[in-house]
Amino acid sequence: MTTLSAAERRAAERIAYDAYLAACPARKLLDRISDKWVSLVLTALADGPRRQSDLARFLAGASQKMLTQTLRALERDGIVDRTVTPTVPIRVDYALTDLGRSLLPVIAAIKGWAESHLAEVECAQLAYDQANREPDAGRRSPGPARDQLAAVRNTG
Amino acid sequence: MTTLSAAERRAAERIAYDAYLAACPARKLLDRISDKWVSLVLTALADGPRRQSDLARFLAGASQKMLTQTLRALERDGIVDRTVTPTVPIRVDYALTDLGRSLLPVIAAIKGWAESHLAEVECAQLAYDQANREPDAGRRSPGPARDQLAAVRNTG
DNA sequence: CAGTATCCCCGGTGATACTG
DNA sequence: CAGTATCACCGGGGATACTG
Repeated sequence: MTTLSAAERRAAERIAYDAYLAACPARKLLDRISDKWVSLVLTALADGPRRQSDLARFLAGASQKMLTQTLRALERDGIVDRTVTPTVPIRVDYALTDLGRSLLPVIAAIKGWAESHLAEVECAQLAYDQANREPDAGRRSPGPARDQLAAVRNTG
Repeated sequence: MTTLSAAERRAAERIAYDAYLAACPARKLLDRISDKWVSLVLTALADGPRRQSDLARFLAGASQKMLTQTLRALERDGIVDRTVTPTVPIRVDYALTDLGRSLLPVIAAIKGWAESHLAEVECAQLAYDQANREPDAGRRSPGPARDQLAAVRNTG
């Protein structure tokens, strides 16, 4: 049975590749900062420390669970610093560590590219969508119409 | 009924925040490049064009569906260029556009930070995990033990 | 106020089979 | 070879209620 089925080969390759990815530093970081709330927390803390309730107001879209979870992960990573003040109503402050601050330029780079090039991207999207707007107009399926995925077969 | 329940207020805030995020360029970009395969495709194409089958080999971990889906999204964004050669066995080549190439430095920045700082992160993680290794050793719940979530209450 | 545990839903992702 | 459609699974993420 040296002849593995194509499916088996593929599965093996997937596993190996997964392992490779798991070891890739850039990927780890990307996984980190791509978390929906991470970059937002980072920018929220860029100006200075904030307490949890403050962050919660600032990041109005985050559930408390997500907020805590994100902050916790960041704390574990040494990106943010968590300070508990056991007063009567407990008070917890979060601040960026040096490591966390060193990450800000990276965020800035991302932001920078986004602000200078995203217009082009959206332009390209429009053009693309137009080019694939069901050449034989008329019967536009009124239903869900996922994306124009069905319309992709190149018109040439 | 000016008095909205806290839940209602929160829901409203979430919606507003979602809208805000949806408009945020940096967020859009982040959503883009944080897609599991995007950065990998980008680096795979950094050296030059490749055909789909080539990419499929290179990105062994990606299912064909994901590969196509990713490439399609990238094409729509004007990041990659798709060239179909309708020979007998069809041939499709993908290449970075100028826009796509302009994104490489951003990826490089991420990679750079990761390679120079990730050691610190992992160090911090170790320290953190150690600090929260159930102070009262002994009864280490053998079960799932999600993370040490239960052990967080600051020890002192 | 800060954090945790529980439940549940939705969407992303993979596997498979089919078209051209 | 390249792409699409369908199905099924799993985990992330939100809502809620409870503790200290």
